[in-house]
Amino acid sequence: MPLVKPEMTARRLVSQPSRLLTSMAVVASRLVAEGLAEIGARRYHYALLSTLAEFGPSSQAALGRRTGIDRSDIVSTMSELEEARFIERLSDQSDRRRNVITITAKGETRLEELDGQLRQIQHSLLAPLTPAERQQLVKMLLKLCVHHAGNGGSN
Amino acid sequence: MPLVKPEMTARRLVSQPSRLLTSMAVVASRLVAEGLAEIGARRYHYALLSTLAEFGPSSQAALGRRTGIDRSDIVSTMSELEEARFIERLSDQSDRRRNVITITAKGETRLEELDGQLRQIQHSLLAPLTPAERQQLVKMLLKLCVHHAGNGGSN
DNA sequence: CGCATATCAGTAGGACTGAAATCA
DNA sequence: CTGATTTCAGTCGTACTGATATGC
Repeated sequence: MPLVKPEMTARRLVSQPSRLLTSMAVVASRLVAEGLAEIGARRYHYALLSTLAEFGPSSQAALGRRTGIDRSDIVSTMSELEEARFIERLSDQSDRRRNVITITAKGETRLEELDGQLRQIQHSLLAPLTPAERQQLVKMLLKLCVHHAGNGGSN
Repeated sequence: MPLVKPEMTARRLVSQPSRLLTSMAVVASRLVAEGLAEIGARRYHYALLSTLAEFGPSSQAALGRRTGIDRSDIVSTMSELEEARFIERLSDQSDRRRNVITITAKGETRLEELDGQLRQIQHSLLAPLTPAERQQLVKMLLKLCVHHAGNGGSN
């Protein structure tokens, strides 16, 4: 949904935190999607490469649990990343149901590149906020995430 | 996308404001969708009824501009609201391309009902924040909305 | 047996596009 | 003629579901 100027939005509507949150998420998603598309990437690429870089080789299922990406979408994204040689996908010798996914050196380089692009994106997303406000915002959003991830999202 | 516990998420990932924002938007959207579904409503119903209540009778195109809802989705939502007698849809005598949409008394009552439900939803969404933090959060999100709605989303 | 993993095909709902009909 | 409005049909990308094959 396109963002509407708050001045022309019904007051009841514009003051709903859920609406503010989803409106800004739309903006953020667009900035991220467009910014990454410029260099031929998608959100999932960053999520998966950064997870592989931090936690080391993993099965696809483990990556799904860590990132929240559906098992089914992991499959297709892995095929993309494999084709570009950003990851290697080998079948696990100790458990032959699994693939072991490993980030390659080329993948690490790619990750740096994505990092740079994302830094710029976050900057333009948060442009109107002071550094202190940005920290505040992140802190509160994290608090919300921790709370709502605590259980299966039951409250 | 399901929400993942921040503790188990790659650090690079979890600290991206865009990700925090979109993660929380998913939670918020789900709470809203489920909460409204309980009483047989959808987000668009609230957006359109509250806009009609505040600004008075409008054409469908005007409602679309005010709410950010696509012209095409306005059509189908209006049909739902009309069937439930929450709005009246008459063709405009002074400009016969247009429909004039008016909220009914029944629609006003419905709006109160939706308001009550949404109050509860916002409460459980923001549960872990103090009242001061909630205000802070809303203030910052509004600032972001104003900034990004200012132009066509060009930065 | 029950359970986990990877894969593929296909669904569901939401945002959006294109074109037609109508009219200012 | 240009441009706005309503409507319908259909597309697109994303999250997700179901089923299958394989192996623990």
